Amino acid sequence: MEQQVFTYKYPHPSVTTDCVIFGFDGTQLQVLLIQRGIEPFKGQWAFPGGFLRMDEDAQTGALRELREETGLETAYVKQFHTFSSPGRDPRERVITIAHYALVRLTDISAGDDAAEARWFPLAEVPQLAFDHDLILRTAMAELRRQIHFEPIGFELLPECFTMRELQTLYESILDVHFDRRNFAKKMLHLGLLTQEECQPEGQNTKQGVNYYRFNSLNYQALKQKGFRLEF
Amino acid sequence: MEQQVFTYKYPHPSVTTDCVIFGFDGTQLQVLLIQRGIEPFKGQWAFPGGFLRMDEDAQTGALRELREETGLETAYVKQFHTFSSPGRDPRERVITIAHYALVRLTDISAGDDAAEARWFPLAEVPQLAFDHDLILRTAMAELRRQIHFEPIGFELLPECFTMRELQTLYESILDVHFDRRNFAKKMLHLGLLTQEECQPEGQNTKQGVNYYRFNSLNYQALKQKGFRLEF
DNA sequence: TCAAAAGTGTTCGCTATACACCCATGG
DNA sequence: CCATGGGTGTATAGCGAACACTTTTGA
Repeated sequence: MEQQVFTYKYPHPSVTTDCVIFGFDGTQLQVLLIQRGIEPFKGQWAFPGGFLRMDEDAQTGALRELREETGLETAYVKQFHTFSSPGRDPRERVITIAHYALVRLTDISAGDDAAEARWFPLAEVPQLAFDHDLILRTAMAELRRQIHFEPIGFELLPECFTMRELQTLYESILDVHFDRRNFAKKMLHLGLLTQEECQPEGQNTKQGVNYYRFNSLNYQALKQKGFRLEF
Repeated sequence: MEQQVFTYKYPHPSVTTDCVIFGFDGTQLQVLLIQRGIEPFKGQWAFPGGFLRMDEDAQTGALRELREETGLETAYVKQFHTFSSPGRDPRERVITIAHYALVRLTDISAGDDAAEARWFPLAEVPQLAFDHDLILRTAMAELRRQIHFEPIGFELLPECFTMRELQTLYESILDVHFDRRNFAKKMLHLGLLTQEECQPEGQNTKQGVNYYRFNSLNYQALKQKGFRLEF
């Protein structure tokens, strides 16, 4: 392969996409981190990310990162902020278009491809490389905000879930506590849930507990009319 | 000046900042547009923008654009989305970090520096250059969303304003109609407004009408407690 | 004198909230 | 048998929405 170079009349920054991947294990919100194998910040944890290719947009790049780390072809991925502070990478000027992804932990094959990738509960995230601490804080803030406009919680749960799981998820994201009965009442009243007639078949299902799934048809209809999720 | 070039092992995109500048004339929301003097899209209107310098972050770049077009040194400027579609500029790969700015039309000196700059009421914005139509739609959506979390409306009004002006602004942004009495009641109840004791001195003030100003101390206190503006 | 706009208060209905009891499951 | 957790209903208070009349100003 020939040694190719690219020259410009003006300096151009590097552009990367980073992907904050959120999952939910039924109790806690988790993020997927990668341990860096090279300097700078060798050995520290960071979000998956990489250079944006010249023929893909940021969303596509973030999806590619997601696929490389989780094997998932599709997921909820949303751009939330671009970090452009001149000193954020000690090597050269790097601008990163940050996204967050919401994935179902149940959809991910048990063994991760990359040995250096690991899920961390949000409360146990160590100090991160680059400005990724700031990126995580910003991602959480955006997630909390987005949940008022879109029922994004369902992206993190299995197809079929209990009311308790849904409530725990909302409480994890928003860092608040809801009354169990009021939460269920409000949720059911919104009309976004379909109750399963029979218990779903799975190893961990409980008897006598209602299972629900997200009713995206009703959601589409409600979105047309313009609605807000008040929590 | 020597002819300098910048060489990279991999292709790098150009990075620009664009700035959607919103103003409010008391009746309608307006945006500042620039008529392009060169190809591509020569003669069409577009948002002010330009290349990000290597020593400034995106916010600083957007503020610089704002200053160059309006003379304002400070204003509310917020990054809202990065547009990275590969074909969005026909010349080369250009990624733009888009911001919106909220300015007080009363603070802007009458004569614009650039003859090719003009304010357009939102409803009269022509078809724009590049993907700026999409940028405008996205900016409006973000503005509508942001207004639920921050009292950004006040950035667009003069220091001193009437309840009617405030209501018209909210109605312009959200494209809804409020009952005059309920709006005033809710606004006053929030505690973000301070009523002016006496009529402010100005050419356009009306007698017998209450004037208010934004009480940012109360706002800071409320923000601590976490609150939401419900409209 | 009349039209237009601003100030003000009440009523009603909904919904958020607080709260208790019963039942099924599993140890 | 007991502990744990889930299912369900009710009472209250506060807020949002609908609504009318009076006053002032300016044409």
